[in-house]
Amino acid sequence: MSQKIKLPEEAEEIARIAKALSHPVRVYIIHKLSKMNSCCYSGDLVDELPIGRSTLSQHLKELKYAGLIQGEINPPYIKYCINRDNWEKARRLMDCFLNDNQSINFSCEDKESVPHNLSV
Amino acid sequence: MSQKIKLPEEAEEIARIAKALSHPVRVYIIHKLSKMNSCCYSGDLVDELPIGRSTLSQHLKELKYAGLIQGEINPPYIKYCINRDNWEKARRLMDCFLNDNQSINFSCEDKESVPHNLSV
DNA sequence: AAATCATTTCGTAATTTTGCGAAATAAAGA
DNA sequence: TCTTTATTTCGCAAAATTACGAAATGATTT
Repeated sequence: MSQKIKLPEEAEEIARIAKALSHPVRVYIIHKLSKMNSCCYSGDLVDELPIGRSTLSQHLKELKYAGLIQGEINPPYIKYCINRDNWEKARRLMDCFLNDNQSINFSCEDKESVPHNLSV
Repeated sequence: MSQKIKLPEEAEEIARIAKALSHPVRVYIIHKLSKMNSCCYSGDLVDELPIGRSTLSQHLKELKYAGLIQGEINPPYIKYCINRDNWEKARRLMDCFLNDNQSINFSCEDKESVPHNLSV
């Protein structure tokens, strides 16, 4: 008698990270910011990306919500950088999911989750 | 004079894979099927997952569309398995994106893309 | 105090996603 | 032939996503 399960927290976690990366603009931004010491302003991005300011702002908000980037207010600019800690955790979790093809429960030593819904 | 770019195909590719993995049910299914020699039937999944048959069917369809799984018709069952080739490619691309933090263009040797929109 | 600047928030619209139950399908067994 | 079985497709509804332009914000410069 198999039973309905609650989806494992790991699956929710991976899905959350994947969702943050499920739009090409967000992939592009994360790729750009994840390079060593790379930060940028919303204005830089809006100049090079084929989307409007408010749309970009929404994408940045989503990445902030997912905990992957953070904005440092520096009026009148906001300097966006990767959130190193969380991006590291997200990478580890995703890596674990992608490469752990034998075990039962995404068995990684380090399963620290990525805090989401952060402020700023 | 910075210019508007077209989003790189790599970003689209990563986003496509991430999108397929952006729902916990799909993450769960892929994790299950990616284990060595693991296949399963829609009925097995619907017994253990907290969603209805038609909803599961849609998730399977999406994973098929993304090229990550395939169904082998075996009446009255349909046996679902991972699409090894494409899953391998997807993993490689994602891995490349996650770990290549220095280069300019997701520079991996092997950039073969995952065919999507497959039949069955 | 008024204008400027980079950015966000708001309001809105179009589209996609997620979910369900009912009906359809297609093969097998009675 | 009529059921049964496993699964999908259809029709629908609710919610989320993506996008835009206009207005708001909040700090700086004139």
